[in-house]
This record gives sequence, C-alpha cells and structure tokens, in this order.
Amino acid sequence: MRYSQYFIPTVKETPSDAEVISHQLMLRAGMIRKLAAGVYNYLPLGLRSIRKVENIVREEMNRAGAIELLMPTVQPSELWQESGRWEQYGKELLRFKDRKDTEFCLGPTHEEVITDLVRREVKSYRQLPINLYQIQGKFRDEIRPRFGLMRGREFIMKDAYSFDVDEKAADTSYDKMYQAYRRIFERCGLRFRAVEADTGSIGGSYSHEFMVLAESGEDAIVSCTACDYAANVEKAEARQTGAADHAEARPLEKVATPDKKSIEDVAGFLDVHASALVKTLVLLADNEPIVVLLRGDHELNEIKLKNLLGCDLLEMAGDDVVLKVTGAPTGFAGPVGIGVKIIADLAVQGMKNFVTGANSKDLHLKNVNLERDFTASVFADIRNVVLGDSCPRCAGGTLEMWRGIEVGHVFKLGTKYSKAMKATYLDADGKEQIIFMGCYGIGIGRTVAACIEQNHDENGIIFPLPIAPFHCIISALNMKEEPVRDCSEAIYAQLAAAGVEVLLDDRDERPGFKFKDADLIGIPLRIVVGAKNLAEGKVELKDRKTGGVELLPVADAVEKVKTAVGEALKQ
RNA sequence: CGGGAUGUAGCGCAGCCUGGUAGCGCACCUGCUUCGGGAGCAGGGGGCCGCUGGUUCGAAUCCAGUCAUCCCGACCA
Repeated sequence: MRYSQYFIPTVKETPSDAEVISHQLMLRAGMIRKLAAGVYNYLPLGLRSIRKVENIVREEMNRAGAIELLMPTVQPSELWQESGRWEQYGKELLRFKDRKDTEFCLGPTHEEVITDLVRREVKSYRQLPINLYQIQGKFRDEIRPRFGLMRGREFIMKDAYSFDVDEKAADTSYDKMYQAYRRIFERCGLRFRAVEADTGSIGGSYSHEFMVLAESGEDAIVSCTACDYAANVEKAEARQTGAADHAEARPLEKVATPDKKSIEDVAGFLDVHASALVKTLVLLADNEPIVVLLRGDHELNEIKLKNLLGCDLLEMAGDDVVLKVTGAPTGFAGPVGIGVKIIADLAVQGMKNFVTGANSKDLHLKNVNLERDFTASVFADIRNVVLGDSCPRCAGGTLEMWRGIEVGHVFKLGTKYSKAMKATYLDADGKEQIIFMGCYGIGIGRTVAACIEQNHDENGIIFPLPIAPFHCIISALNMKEEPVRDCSEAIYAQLAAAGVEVLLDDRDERPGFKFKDADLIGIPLRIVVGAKNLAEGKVELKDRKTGGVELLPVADAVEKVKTAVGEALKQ
C-alpha cells in the first residue's frame, strides 16, 4: 500500500475528549473516529488491526472445531419473551418497533437466536456436540460508554455457543474453548490472565474471564502468590484465617461520638483500629430493608450478597429508609435492637467486644457481642477480598491484586436457555433430553484497544506484529530523488511479493514528519531509505519496539524483514 | 439516573466576568526557500460562537430552556 494513496488521518494534538491512552492513540493514529457516544467509525488502519484479531480468532475457533455462521443484528421480541430476558435485560437492550408495530431489539448477545436455530435443526444425539460461532456487530445501550473502543455501545464481538448431550460433554466443550482462548491471546501478543468470574446476567453456573493486565483496566482481579488461583474481585474468596477472639465479653457501654459518622472518624475518635469496629449497612433487597454487618476495614461485595439473597435489585438505602429502620440519621446504625434481617460477613463471626452504631444520633456502642446483644440470621462471605488475604485453594499463598481489561469470557450455561426455550434432542434410547449449553465471547475491538494499552510509548503505538495493521513501513525520505525512489519501489515490490504487508511512505513530506507518523501508527518494522546511506548501497532497519537500528545492504534488509515477519507469524 | 464540567474554523484553545467589527496556534491552499525526528518566510481561504427562546438599540458574552459530549458514581457477558 502506498501511503499517499491511502487514508490515515493522523493528528498531532491529543483530542480533548479522550482520557485513556488507547483511546487517545487510536484517534491520533487515524484508526477510529467517533460518530456518537460509544459509536465509532473504523478507519482503514483500525479496520486492518481488527481484521487481524478476527482472523486469529477465526483460525483458533476453527482449529477447536467450532463452525462459523452469521446471525442477524435485529432480533424479534418473542424469543426474548421466551427466555424471560425481555423483562430482565433492562435498558441496555435497545428496543424498537417496525411499521407493523412488532417489537424488535438490536442484539446485545445471541443466546436466544442460536438456541432457537438449534432447537429447530438438532433432533438427535448423533448431531451433537456442535459449537457455532459468529463475528458480528453487537449493540448494548450502555448507561455510560467510555474509553473509546474499550466500552462502546456498538462493538464487534466473536460469540460462540456450544451444545452438548450432558454436563460432562459440556465440560469438554468448555475446556476446548478455554484452551483456544489462551492461544488466541497469546498469538495476539498480550499479557493476560484467565480468572474465575461471576456469571452476571447471562446466567449459568461457572465462568472464566480473560483479563489483559493494564493499569487502566476497569476490573480488579486477584491471583495467588503460590498456586494458580486467580479470580475477579467480584467473585474472589479468601480463606478465613482470623483466629476467633476468645476475650471475655465486657459489659456493653454507650459512648458519645458527636458528628463521628464514618468508620475512620469513629476509629480515630475512640483511638482503635478500624478492624475493631463493625460496619452496619442498610440496603434494600427488592425494596425490603436488610442490614449487613462487615468488619470496619472490609468492603461489601454486592455481587456476593445479591447471589446469596437471590434478589433482582439490591441498592444502598437512602437517608429516609435508614432513619426509619434505625431511628437515627445515617452514620449511627448498629445491629443491637434492630428489627430487620441481619446478614453478617464471616469475618464478623469471630469478633468480640466490637464497636457499632447505637441507632441513636451521636452515639456508638462499645463491647458489643454476638448472641448476647443481637443475633444475625445468616453468616456468609459477602466482602471483597483485600491484598494479603489467604488463598482459598492452597495453604501458603496470599492474594495479590491487579487491574485488568476483560477481553474474553467463557460460560458454562447449563440448561438455562435450552430449558426455557425447549431445546431438546432424542438420546440413544429415544428419550427426550435437554441440551447443555456453553457460551464464549471475545470483544474484538476491545482486544485491539487493550493491546495498545499494554504496548505504547511516548511516541505512539507499538503493535505486536501479529495484529499490526502493516508489518513494515518504508520511509522513503525523498521520493523526488531517483535512486531513493527506485530503491524504495524495489524493496516495496520484493517485500510485497514475499507476502509481507508493507506500507510505502511515498508522501512529499519531510523526514521528521514521516518518522513521527511511523512511530505513532506503531508499525513494528521500518526501513529508512535515504540518499546518504544509499550512496553506499545501504538502508536503515529500525525496530519500533526496541528502537534498535541497523545499517544494512539493501538485500540484507529485505531478507531480515522477511525472516522477522515469518518468525513472528509462526504459530 | 445522581454529581461535576464543556460546547467558538478540521484539531487544540483564548475571548464571556465588565454586551458594541470573532481571535491565536496547528492543519488547509499559492509561491519561494528548506529536506534524517512533526521546517522558514510571504500571501490566502474557511465561523448560524451547539440549538430555541428571552432581556437589550445591540448578545459568543446576560437569563431560561433544550440537545450533545466528557469525567466521577451507580449500572454492565
């Protein structure tokens, strides 16, 4: 491709509405342009990277035995009614009506459509297992799209769905996908971790997320220092190690704590550590008030609590509800004498003589004790793990924390959709059985963005070769000089003939300008053809990642590029 | 949806407080010079100041509403 004939609108200045580095660089490098909030044009350069990721995904899906198809973006409401998600899904599901007033939505995911297809076509155990996938645009009307392709409303996704005769077979399908995902992200040149995750609204019993490690990641993940346990904080558990406090229960005592509302305030005022306090939170679970107890230095994990309660809606109660439940303004709630259901974290179970609110303005209680002063109806793990907690799977390890970007997610769905939508088959005995399902997603655009988050410097993007828009750029310093032009054209032709994806910068621009653009768009290899070196028959070969420069005879440079590309693409 | 902020040339911004001819840098066009890390000089083109209404002799500027975008939170395969 000739740069002068192509379309790469780079910009020198950082766009003011881009916050994270990948978003800034994708805009500056002319890869994407925003059309509306969370909706982007993919420009030629961006599209090339996206296609690279798609092709790696496609190859690995096919290798794992999955079969590609393509489903529509527009989906009829009836299927969603059947699965129950028309009501459940909420406002992220963009709904609309056609001219006949029939309801449709833009597909945020395709469990309903694929299950419908399979139930019509698959009748026998002989047709199973089958795994079908597509690479397609999705639409989710996110409350807050942000960070460019990282969280768009319209985005490109690979989604695969497996269908099996029973749970054991479904586990095999799941494992195949898990392994395929590892290969995909390895081939994309990403540093990532596979972590255990909550299944969220997709439902199902078990899942792993694939997290690209990056400071700007929206998710917190933990991993064990000793074994291979890793999990999203939403899901992560810790071994309960705090030895039970066997201290004598001291008499309950009221203390005045004027205007001390937060844990830090009270701990500071009473000169005790936050872990000697018990935090009392009032929440509304499906509009029923409940009280939750946590050790003062711990945080509530709403997902764990939601899963425990099995409720649809869980929210912090407003000041009015707090006043009604505790009889005091927010900041002085406590479990003693309270009239609603109390759920306590496991860490509270071993505590003695702790401090809580007194359900009365400007008062707290000291030496509060379980059983004697109040009873909790449930003890459960409902807190977020913290740095240094003990690993739940091995003896010696502790938990480390990371930030990650979720680029892939694999789910064991079980029979959630097949049951609701009656996707069944006949087994060898002619008996009707429910199909076991799994679903597996990869955010294609997000993978490119995550890659840039992980691979950049002050001059721009540093693409790993397998997903770079071009393998090599030839910076022809002055195309008007005949030797430079002839040599650049010759290298261009030779590389292209060898299957190297090469961009010839033949623009009438100054050298510095071409170098800046080449660095910005992140092409891994650069050949600089300049009059001075060419007089000695040499050109410069520069590595974008290391910055290393070699002065080589033309033929050697060409060979080296061919070899480097061949190496990088070897699977 | 709650909180905060911003809409002025393609991009980045100033002007607004204190109402009176719309400005700067980059980009773009022409010419000359320059040519290994985003060149210099000279000349030039480009604006419904987000939109609607109000106040005023007069509004980019003041007021009200509205739309859009961004950030924090809640939310989220």
